Amino acid sequence: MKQLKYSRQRESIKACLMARHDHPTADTVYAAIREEFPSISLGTVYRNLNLLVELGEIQKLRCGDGADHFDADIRPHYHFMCRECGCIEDLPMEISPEINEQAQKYVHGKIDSHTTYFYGVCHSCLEKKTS
Amino acid sequence: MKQLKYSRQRESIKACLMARHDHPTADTVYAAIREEFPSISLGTVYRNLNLLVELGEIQKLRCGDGADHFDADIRPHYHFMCRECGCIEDLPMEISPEINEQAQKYVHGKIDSHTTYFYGVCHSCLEKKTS
DNA sequence: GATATAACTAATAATTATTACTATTATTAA
DNA sequence: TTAATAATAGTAATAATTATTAGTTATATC
Repeated sequence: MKQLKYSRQRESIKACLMARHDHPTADTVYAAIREEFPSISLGTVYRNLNLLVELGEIQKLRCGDGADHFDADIRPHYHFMCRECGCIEDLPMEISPEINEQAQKYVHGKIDSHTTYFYGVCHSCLEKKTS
Repeated sequence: MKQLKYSRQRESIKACLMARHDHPTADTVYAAIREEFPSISLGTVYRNLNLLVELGEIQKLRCGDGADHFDADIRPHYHFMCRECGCIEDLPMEISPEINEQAQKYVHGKIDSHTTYFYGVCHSCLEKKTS
C-alpha cells in the first residue's frame, strides 16, 4: 500500500486550484506555481493533479478543447464553456439523478454518471462583439 | 473562395463512417481505409474528417478519453461510454431544448447547445465481470 | 537524534494525438 | 488537352500527457 507523503508542491497546487475558479489547465497551474516554486517541473504538476483527482480532492474536466482542466470543486455540477475565448463557468444548477434513470432505459449497460457541458458565447465576448 | 474538389479518399472515409456505428477515432478510420487505399496517409484522414465536420456531413465527438471520435449521424443525440472498454453507444433518446433554457438562467452569456455523455459499464463488460 | 527506506522531486525521454509543410498527383474548368 | 488548382502522400513539427530515471526529502523505526 502506498502511503502518501506530505509535499509542499502538492499543497501549493491544491491551494492554487482552490483559490481560483477559472478551471485552469495543467499548464496554467504550472505557470502559477512557478511563482512560488520556480524550479517545479511540469511533470510534477501533472503527477500531483492526477494524484489529487485519484484521491477525490479535485476533479478533471474535459470540455472538448483537447486539454484537461481541473476544478477544486468536487461537487458534481455543470459547466458552461465559451466558444470564443474558451473560458469556463460553473453552473449553480441542480443535477437531477433522474436523467441517468431516463437514459438507462436506452442502454444495455449500467449508467452511473453523466457529464454535461453547455456551449455558447460568454458575457464579456458578447460585449466585445457589440462594441 | 476555396472550391471543393472530389476525392475518392474522402468519399471512402465518409462511406466508412456511415457503415459503422462504433464512433471510431481518426486512427481507427485510417486503419479501415488502408484496406482500400493502402497508401493513404494519416494526415489525409485527419484533414478529410475535419473537412467533413466543417461541411456538416459528420460530427466530432469528444467523450473525454483524449481522442476525437467521429460519427456520421449528425442528428444531435446523446452517447453512452463504457469506462472499461471505452466503447461508445448511441442513445435513441430525445434531446429537449428545455435543458438549455433551464441552464440559461444561471449564465450571463448566451447558451446555444449542450453535450451530454453518460458513463458506466457496457453490457458485454458487465458479462465479463460475472463470468 | 541517527538512519533506512519509500515516496518525493526535477529533468528528460517517450508516447499519443494532431496539425503543418512540401513536392507530386488528380480533378475540373476553359 | 491543357492549365489552374485542390488534394494527396510522406514527412516533420507541435502540443498534451505519461513514463522513466537519478537524485532529494520526509518519516517511521531504531
